[in-house]
Amino acid sequence: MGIQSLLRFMKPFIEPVHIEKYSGKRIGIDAYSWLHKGAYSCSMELCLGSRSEGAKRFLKYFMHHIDLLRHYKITPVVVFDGGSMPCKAATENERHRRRETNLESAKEKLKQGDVRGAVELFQRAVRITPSMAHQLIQILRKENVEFVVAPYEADAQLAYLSTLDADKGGVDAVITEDSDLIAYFCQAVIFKMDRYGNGEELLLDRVFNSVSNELSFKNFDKELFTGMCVLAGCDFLPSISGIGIKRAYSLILKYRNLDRVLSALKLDKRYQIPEDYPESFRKAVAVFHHATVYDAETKKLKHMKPLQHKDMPSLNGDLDFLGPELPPSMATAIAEGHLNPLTMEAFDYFCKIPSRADTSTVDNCITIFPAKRMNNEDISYRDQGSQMSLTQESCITIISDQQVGDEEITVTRQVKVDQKKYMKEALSLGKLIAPLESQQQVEIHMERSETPNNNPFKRRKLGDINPIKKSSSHQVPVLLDAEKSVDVLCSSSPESQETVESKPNNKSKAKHPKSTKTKTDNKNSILRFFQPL
DNA sequence: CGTGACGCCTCTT
DNA sequence: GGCGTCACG
Repeated sequence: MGIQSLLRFMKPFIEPVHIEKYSGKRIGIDAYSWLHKGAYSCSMELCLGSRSEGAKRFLKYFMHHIDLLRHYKITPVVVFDGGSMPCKAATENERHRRRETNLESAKEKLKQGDVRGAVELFQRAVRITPSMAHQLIQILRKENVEFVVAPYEADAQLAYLSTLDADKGGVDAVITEDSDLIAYFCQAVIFKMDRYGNGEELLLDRVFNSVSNELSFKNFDKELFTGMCVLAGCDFLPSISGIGIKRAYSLILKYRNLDRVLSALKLDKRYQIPEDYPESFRKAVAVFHHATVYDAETKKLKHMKPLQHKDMPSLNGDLDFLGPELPPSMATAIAEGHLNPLTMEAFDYFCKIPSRADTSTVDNCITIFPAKRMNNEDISYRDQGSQMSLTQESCITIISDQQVGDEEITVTRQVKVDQKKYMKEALSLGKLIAPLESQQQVEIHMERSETPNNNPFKRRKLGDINPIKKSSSHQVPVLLDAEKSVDVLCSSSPESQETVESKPNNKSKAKHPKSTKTKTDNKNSILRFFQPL
C-alpha cells in the first residue's frame, strides 16, 4: 500500500530518468519489488512448491536487472525485508487471507483442468517467501553483489543507506515501487524502472525547492511532511475516514504543526477520530523518523535517528513499536542472510522442509543446523565461510572455502552424529555461535573454485547458479577450522561418531579419495551464545 | 471536488 | 505494491 495516493500526488515533481545518470554510483534496491514482479513469471510453480527450472525464473528476472545496473557501472546494493512490524500485522493478515483463498480456488481450477484460470489465480496467490529471498541471496553472494537483510522494514534500511556516504556503504538513490521510501525521507528514489533502465525519479530537493501549480512544500520540514503521509494513510495506521492525501496536505499547510492538526481534527464534527488515533499517529510518525535499521559498520542495530525519551514521554521508554531490539550477533546473522528474520531459524540450505534451527554463525563461523535431506541429493551450493547441516541420515555436512596460497578450494566432508542427541543438545544451548579459532589439522579433498564471472551481459544458465565447481581435485592437508566446532558439539553427545569421510562434490560422480582426520588440541574453543534480551 | 471501494496489472515469447 | 474507474457525499 505504501502511502495512499502519494505517488500520484507527487507527480508534478517526478521526472523521467535513465539509470545511466547514476553511472559510477551506488544504488539501493528494494528486493521485494523485483522479487514480486519476477514471481509472476512462475507463480504456479512457486505456489505448488515446484523446484523445477521454471520455478527459478524469478531469479533470472532479478539478475537481469542487476546485470543492467552493472552494465552502466552502477553498484547495486540489494536490501531485503526482515521481520514484520507489530503494527503492520493487521494489513498483513488481510493480505494473507486473500492469498489463501486465491490459492484454494487456483488448486480447484487446476483439478478441473482449467490451467489458464488456475494460473490467473496463482498469480494473485504468490507471495515472496524467506526461502525465495535466500535463494537469491546465494546467487548474490556468488556474484559478489552487495546485499543486506533489514532487521525490519527494507524501506527504512534503504532510506538509512541513502543518508550514508558511499565509502560507508551508502547509496545515491533507491530503486523501488513503494512510496514509503518518500515518507522515510529518502532523497532520491527511482520508481517503475523497466528492463532497459528507464524509470521515474523523485528527488526530495526538487520537492522542497520548487513550486508546481498550487502545490508547494517550501515551508514544509521533515516532521510536517511525514505527518502529511501518515494522515493520508500508511501501512502502520489507516487514515481517518474521509481524509486522503489532499486533505492531509491542506491540514498541514493550514496549521503547520502536527499537534494543532490533531486537535483541529478532533473538533471537526465531520470526522470520527478513534480514541487512540493521536497516540498511534505519533508512533507512526516516529517509525518513519526513528525506525530500527542495521548499521554494517558497527554490526549493530540502531535507530535511523536517535530517539530521546523526552520525544515521546507517553511511551515510558518502550520503543518496541520501532521494531524490538536484537542482540548484535543475531542482528548480524540476519543482515548477512544466515538467519530467517521471521522465524529466527537458520536457513535450510537445501531449500527443503523448514527445519528447526539450532545454531548459526556468521563470517568465519560455521553454521550448524538440522536439515532434512530429501531424495539423497547432493549438496549444490557454495558459500563464503563455512556451513554445516545435519542431514536426515544423521550426518553433518561441512562445506567450507579455504584459501591455500593463491588458490581457493572447496572442502566437503561428512561427519556422522546422533541426530536426536544433537538436537537436544543444540536446543538446550539455544542459538549459539562458534567462532573458528581452533587449529585442527585434517586431510580433506579439495577442489579449485572458478572465479566468479561478473560480466553484466553474459548469459548465465540458471541450473548453474550454485554448484560447487568441479575441476581437478587432489589431496592436500589443510587446516580445517570448522572441525573444532564440530567436535565441540559432537563430543557432548556420547553416541556421536567422529567418522570423517570425504564426499563427492555437487553432482559430479567423480571418485574422490577418502580423507583422514588428525586430531589436535582445541584450546581456543569459544562458544558465544545469543544474549537473552 | 476528494475519498474509497473495486477490479486489473506487474512476467514471458 | 500501483493504477484507473466510478459512485458517493
